[in-house]
Order: sequence, then structure tokens, then C-alpha cells
Amino acid sequence: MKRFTPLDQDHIEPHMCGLDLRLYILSQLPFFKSLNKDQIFEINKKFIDKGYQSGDLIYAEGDVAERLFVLADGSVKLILSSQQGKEVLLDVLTSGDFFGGLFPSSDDVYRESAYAQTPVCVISIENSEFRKILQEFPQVALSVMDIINEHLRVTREFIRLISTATADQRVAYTLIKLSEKLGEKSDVGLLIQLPLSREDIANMTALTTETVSRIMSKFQKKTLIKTGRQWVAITNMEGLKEISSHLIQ
Amino acid sequence: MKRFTPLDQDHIEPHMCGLDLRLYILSQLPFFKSLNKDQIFEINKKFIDKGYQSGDLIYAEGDVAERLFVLADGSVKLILSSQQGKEVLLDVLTSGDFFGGLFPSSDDVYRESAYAQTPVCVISIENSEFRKILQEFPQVALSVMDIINEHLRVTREFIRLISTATADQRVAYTLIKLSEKLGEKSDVGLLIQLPLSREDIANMTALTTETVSRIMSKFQKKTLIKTGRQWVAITNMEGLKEISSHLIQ
DNA sequence: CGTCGAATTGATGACCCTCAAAGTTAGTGG
DNA sequence: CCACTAACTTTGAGGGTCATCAATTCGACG
Repeated sequence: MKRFTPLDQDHIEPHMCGLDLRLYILSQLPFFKSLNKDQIFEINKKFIDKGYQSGDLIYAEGDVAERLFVLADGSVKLILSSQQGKEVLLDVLTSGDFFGGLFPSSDDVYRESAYAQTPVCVISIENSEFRKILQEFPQVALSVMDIINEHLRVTREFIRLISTATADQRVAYTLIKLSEKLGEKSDVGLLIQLPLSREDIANMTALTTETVSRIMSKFQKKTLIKTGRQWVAITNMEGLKEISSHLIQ
Repeated sequence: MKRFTPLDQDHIEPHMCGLDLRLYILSQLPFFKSLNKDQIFEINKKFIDKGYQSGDLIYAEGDVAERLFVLADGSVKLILSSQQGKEVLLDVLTSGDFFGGLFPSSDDVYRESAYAQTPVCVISIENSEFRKILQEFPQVALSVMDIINEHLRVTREFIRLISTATADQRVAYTLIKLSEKLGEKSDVGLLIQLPLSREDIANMTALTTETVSRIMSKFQKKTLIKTGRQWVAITNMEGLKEISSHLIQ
């Protein structure tokens, strides 16, 4: 049986990563909601935009963290790498998420690497310029603080997961969380709109590709999910939640 | 051979948890550094102080998060509990650390539980009052944001640890990090100034008490550490770093 | 159709958990 | 002051879960 990937694979055209998209994204950002049109317009001048192809490195762990990025379109993954090739996938970002440098000191470095997971458009601003904005508009600073605080909460929840859960639970939980962020109804079920390999899931759950493959085959046999090369769709959310059980707060 | 605990076990006297300590702590807080004496004095009026005995619950995960706490004296542990009694020890706090509620909405809940690990004095302020301060003083908001961001970094580093490291490496790394925060030179070595059980360390490393016990016995045989009931001292830091190796950035 | 990376499947075994029991220490009350 | 108790710690035996290594199979794309 031949099955095509059900993912949308629209490619970003160069013209999509430009002034119009920049202004639109900036005006939609939750932490700029308190600003008016003119203020956004002024801030926009400080941003530059840039496109990346799938797989491209946007910045590397250890580089001097000069810029703060905002994802305008596509998806980006944040990765910590250890020696011997082991990688930890910290987060998958979508449109509107910010990442990169947001440090008090200008000689600080990025703490993780960022890769384009699809073709993307990112806009970015100098770290010091962004901090000036935060100082000028306390409402913005508070919003950014709240977002980082929420990241901290999610990250701690993730520690609870890999500290206490079995492999089945980790995979089920991770698929549920991904579907909440990236899920789209489709004819194969609730499709996670992102090219996602077994290895990616393994790096998100502190498991190996082989183990993830075995678990997902099992889930598919139970008709909890439908899956193929680089894609997953959830067909029985209740069943998955039953497996991850208590871990959903 | 009888060996007494080498830990300082000064108890907080009730008089130590009062106005003087409150003003002193507030003026020393890194995120209030930008404020002058009068401003600190005004802010101080919004805070109340309270003492807790060792083991006391300060707040519980799920309670409505009405207050933000600042630890004035002693140490506090932050815990996530799962079903079947498994616990995750997220962090050990010391004087000057803040914890508890710092949320945009007033009906939010605490995301973890906080326990006094020693006799402690904490000062606290209403969540909404603290947010007013943040809005009034952007420098303070930026400092708080930076601190939370740093917490996020440390927490992600911790994920790298439990995702990729062996049991020996996890224990070695954890002891090193604890000694950086709580280490005091003593006649038994670099003593971690905190009552710390095998179970605590197990909950910090996603291991079991038995495994931690075995590892620490091994470390003691190698004269990397000296340890007893509820205390640990490092006698060979280089040896420990060698074990945790690459995990130290 | 051929190729390459992704995914699957199997066999083996290491590492750490579980369960159990004994040993140790600090604190308590007689 | 000492016996007693409860909690903490240690140690052992056995087993389970997941990692490792290796070999195919599958699927997308040129």
C-alpha cells in the first residue's frame, strides 16, 4: 500500500518573508498587544527578516547570543547536544514563538541550538535593542516574563514525565502535547502538522529510536494512532490519554 | 565510631523573623538593587513575614497562588509529586530566592509544593501587589525576568542530565551543583550545608534511594566524598568532575 | 527503477528497579 | 543515662525495561 505523506508541505516563497509578514507578526504577538500601531511600526524598523530551508542551523549553542528571534512562519526545533551524538529536543516552536538571546549581558551565549524543521521565516532584533523596548514598555516586559515563566512550568512538567513515567507513557504524553500545539483535523485523524521522525520523538522522550518505533507500532496496532514516515496522526485521543493517565494535569 | 552530623543546625529564633530581617533581605535582593532606601521601605510595608519549622508545608501544588514568597533564612525545597508516592525534587532554595505565585491571573494555582527543609523565615507579598511593583519599576521586572530565564536554562540543563547521563554521572553532577550553592569549607571537606537524605538525592536525579546509596558508598570508598546520615561533604572535587565529565559546561 | 534515509524487527544483555532484610543513627522518654 | 523506637541507610538477590547491535524492510524522490 502506497501512502503519501498527509502533511502540508507548502514551501515558503521568498516574497513571504518580508515587510508585510513582519508587521503582521509583530502586531499579533501577545507581548506586543499593549502597543499601538505607531509603536509597532517603530519597533518593526529594528527587526530584520530572514528565511531558512528545512534543516538549516539558525544558531548554535555556544555562539555569542547577539539576537532575539521571533518565528514568523514554519517550525523550529531547539536542541541540546551532548557528546557521542546524543541530542535532547527541548521544544518545537511555531509561529509567534520567540527564541534565542535574551540576556542581561551582551557577551552571553546561546544555551541551545536552533534548527529549521520546515522552511521558515524568522525575524530578529538585537538583544540590546529588545531590552530597550522592555524597559520602555513595562507591560511588554511583564508579558515576556509571563511567557518565560510558563516555559519554565512546562519544562518542569517535562522533568516529572521523564523522571517517573514509562516509555509508553512518555510517548503517549508527547504525542498529545504535540497535537495540542500542532494538531489539525484531517482524513487520517488529528494530524500533527510537522515533519517528525522517530528519532525526533526519541530525543523528546529520552528514549531510543528503536524503542519509539516499537511503541508506535504497538499504538498503531491498537488503532490509537496512524503513522508513517515523518508523520503521526492521532485517531483515538481517549486511548492515548488513558495510557498517559495521571500525567495529564 | 560515632560521628555527629557536621551540619550547622542553628534554629531560627522567633525574633529573627521580623521587621529588621525583612528590610535587610529586601534591600539585598538582586532585583531590588535599582531601588533606593525609601522605595524599599515603602515596598516593605506590603510584605509580611512568617516562620516555619523543618518539614512544614509552605504551600501545596494546586492551591490558589495568592502570594509570592522570598526566602529570608533557611532552605526550602520545591517538589512535584506524582501518583504512587513518587516525588521530583525540582530545586533547593536558599536565602534571597523567590518562589510561589507570579502569575498574570489571580486565579492561577501553584505548580509545585514548597516545604521547609530547615527552620525557615519567609517573607511574602500578594501576587497582585508584586505585579504592581514590576509595572512601576521596569528595571525590577527585567531583573526578575532574567532570573526566571536563568532558572529555565538550569532546568533544561537538568533535562540533558537525566536524558543522557548514567546514574554515577547524575549523582556526581548533582553533588557538585549542590556544593556550588550550599558548599562550606569544614574539617570533613566541602560540606553541603543542608540536611540531605539519600531519598532527596534520588528525587533530584530520577533514581531510587537504594541506587543512590550504592553509588554514594562507592564514591566514599574512592574517597571522593565523606557522607553520613543526612549530610554529604566533597573531599575530591576533581574526581567528581572527572565522573560527571562533559556534563559540566 | 534505483537509491538513500527512515523505520521495523529480533536477539542479547546491561543497568537500574523492586523487594526484602538487616544495620545504623538520632532522638525520646523512662 | 540508657534503652527504645522510628527513620535513615546499607546490602543482597532477582528480574524487568529499555539500550545496543545488527539485519531487513519500507517509502520518498530523483
